[in-house]
Amino acid sequence: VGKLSRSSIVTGAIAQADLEGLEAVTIRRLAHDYGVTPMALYWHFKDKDALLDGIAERLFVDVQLPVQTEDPWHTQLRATLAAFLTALRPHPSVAELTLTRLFLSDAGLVVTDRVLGLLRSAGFSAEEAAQFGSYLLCAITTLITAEPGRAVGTEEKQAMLSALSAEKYPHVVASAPELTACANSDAYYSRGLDLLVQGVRGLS
Amino acid sequence: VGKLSRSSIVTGAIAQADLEGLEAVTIRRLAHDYGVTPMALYWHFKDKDALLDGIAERLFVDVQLPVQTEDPWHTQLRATLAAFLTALRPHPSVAELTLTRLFLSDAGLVVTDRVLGLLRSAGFSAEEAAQFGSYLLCAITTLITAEPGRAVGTEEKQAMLSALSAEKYPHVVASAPELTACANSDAYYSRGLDLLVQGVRGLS
DNA sequence: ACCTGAACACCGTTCAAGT
DNA sequence: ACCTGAACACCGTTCAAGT
Repeated sequence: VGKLSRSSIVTGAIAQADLEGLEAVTIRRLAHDYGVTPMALYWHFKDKDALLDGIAERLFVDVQLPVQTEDPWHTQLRATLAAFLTALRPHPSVAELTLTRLFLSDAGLVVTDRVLGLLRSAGFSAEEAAQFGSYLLCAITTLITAEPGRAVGTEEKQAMLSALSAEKYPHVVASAPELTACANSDAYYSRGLDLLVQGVRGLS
Repeated sequence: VGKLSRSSIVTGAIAQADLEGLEAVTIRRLAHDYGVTPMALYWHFKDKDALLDGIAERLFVDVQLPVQTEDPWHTQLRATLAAFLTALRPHPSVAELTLTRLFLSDAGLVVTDRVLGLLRSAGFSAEEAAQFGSYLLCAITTLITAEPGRAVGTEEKQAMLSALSAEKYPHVVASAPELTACANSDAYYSRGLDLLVQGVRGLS
């Protein structure tokens, strides 16, 4: 699996999570995959939380921020949020780690600062920018966590929802297929971005 | 701590989480608090995940859905989301459990069905309702998770953000106080609701 | 129906020690 | 600087057994 280093461990951890979920990411297992003793990882990371911080940092590093332009702020905001989304989409099971780690890495701060800047240029106060800025980024993460069909047991769940009483839950039953599998996830994400950007615009 | 039952265990678990966070909720610890063997809990819950499902269910049960009226759909939608928010706010550290459990309890289905119904009455298709419905509920949960200052180490973090380079992160530094502590959380939540409801309205 | 005892496999982490 | 060995405290969970 290659040499042991901060960065290779993070890569390995993300790969592990992609395959088997975040709860499968374990110091001991990672160490085993690298043919090394669990304690070896403690030289590279203070503790497991520091490793999780490292994963979140990597996600922020992967964000390809758009170049700043003369476009209206909401166009740039959408592009920025889309860039964040693009970085998260390949790794849905670690996406949630960013929720509480916006300020814990240089890369996270860069992304956050960009969003705050765009909101300020839209006329929002420092307080409003702070509230909406972090929230918008978190809401992007949630877009991934909440993608229909991403929760476990698709076939099982599908059957469950369809079997529900159509009298008690008429609309859930009516939308059962769309709730359990995302037919067009690009459209889902695109609309999600629209919702958020339209939402902020409506407040200014 | 009272008698042992499904419902009392859930109550105890929530209390534990409120005090020390979700990661402090442990089968063994709960059992110890009830003066009982860890395995006793396994009679009431199949496994720990079932206990977490029970916690999420309780949160949905606590939702006081508004009576349906002749008000426009977006007014009712806002009231419904606000009701969900109100149920979650007292228990921020377990709020995240609802994210993946909208369909796992009767109470969750009732709340979800209401939201879907309102979206259908607004003219959205079954597919759009499915996508936005679950997302809106999840976005409410995130509003809580992302409340400025809720992440750990307020004083420490405050200092950290203020000490950042104002050249690299001008807007983060400018908003440092508002990012680390929520001066007016009612206003924060109210604006968050506005953002989401305005967002959906913008899409119809 | 409801709980216990003993045991298992697995965690994260510390500390002293090796090279 | 980088890793190991042994140990500790803590998990969730199974299984057979008790009342």
